[in-house]
Amino acid sequence: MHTNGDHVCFCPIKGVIDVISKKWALLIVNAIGNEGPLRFNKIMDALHSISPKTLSDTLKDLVAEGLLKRTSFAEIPPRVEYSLTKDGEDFRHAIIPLLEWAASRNNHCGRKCVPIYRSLSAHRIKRTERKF
Amino acid sequence: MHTNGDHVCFCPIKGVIDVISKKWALLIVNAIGNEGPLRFNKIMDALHSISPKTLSDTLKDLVAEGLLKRTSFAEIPPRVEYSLTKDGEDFRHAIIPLLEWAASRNNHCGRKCVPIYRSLSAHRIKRTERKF
DNA sequence: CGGTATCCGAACCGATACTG
DNA sequence: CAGTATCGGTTCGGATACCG
Repeated sequence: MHTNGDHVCFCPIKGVIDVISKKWALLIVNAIGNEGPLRFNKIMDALHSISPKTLSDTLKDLVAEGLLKRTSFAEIPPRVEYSLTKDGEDFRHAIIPLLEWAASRNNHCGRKCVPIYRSLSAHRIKRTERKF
Repeated sequence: MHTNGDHVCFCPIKGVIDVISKKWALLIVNAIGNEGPLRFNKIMDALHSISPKTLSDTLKDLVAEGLLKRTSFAEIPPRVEYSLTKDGEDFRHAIIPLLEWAASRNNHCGRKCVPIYRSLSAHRIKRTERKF
């Protein structure tokens, strides 16, 4: 086992599992990928029903992983934006086939789109990113 | 699949997150994808340090999701094999870019493969499946 | 061989209230 | 606006022992 400060890591695939296994991580990356830099409360809206604590926790993880960048502007009222890093962009493109696959299983196990989700960009993907 | 203008809905993404968020699911699918049908104890070896309970739980989930097929042979001693279904094969190919991405981050956060893991096929991708 | 049964601690995640 | 503090419920996953 490889240790690095307070991190304990096995190998990269374990790292990626830690990232993607978070309930909201893929949705956040996808939402920012679709819409560009987003503010905290915009992400709250985009994800629909995530709590501020959980969003805060997940954003910190994603920033720590180097997938998101947090930019705060010295304004009143304060403004903070989250955007994808280069690594985050790469990651986002790496998960697109997985999202496509998920979409193609629409009818599996009764998992269908419900209208409230259909309107949320976090649950969709820009057609310009698709190969078909 | 539900479409809406230039987006496609990814409500099923919730389903896929349930699958991939399991700690060992990607490794199991990858191992069987690399090696073909595997028996219970072979998967135990391939994953190195998973407990029988956790493996059993995860296999059941993957079978229920339609990604794996469980085949038991009426022999003494008993023999059971787990193989990828068509859906499982599709899934496996859908995650390859993600695994490639993970592998390319080798040096991020000090996450490197250590020899014991490097020798486990669950942590590798068959070169014939790779595009380069 | 291919699992279960049991127990347990840790991690995850939501609700709510509050703050610089 | 962009979070933090607190609490508590649920799920996850590991250790170990045992079973058909």
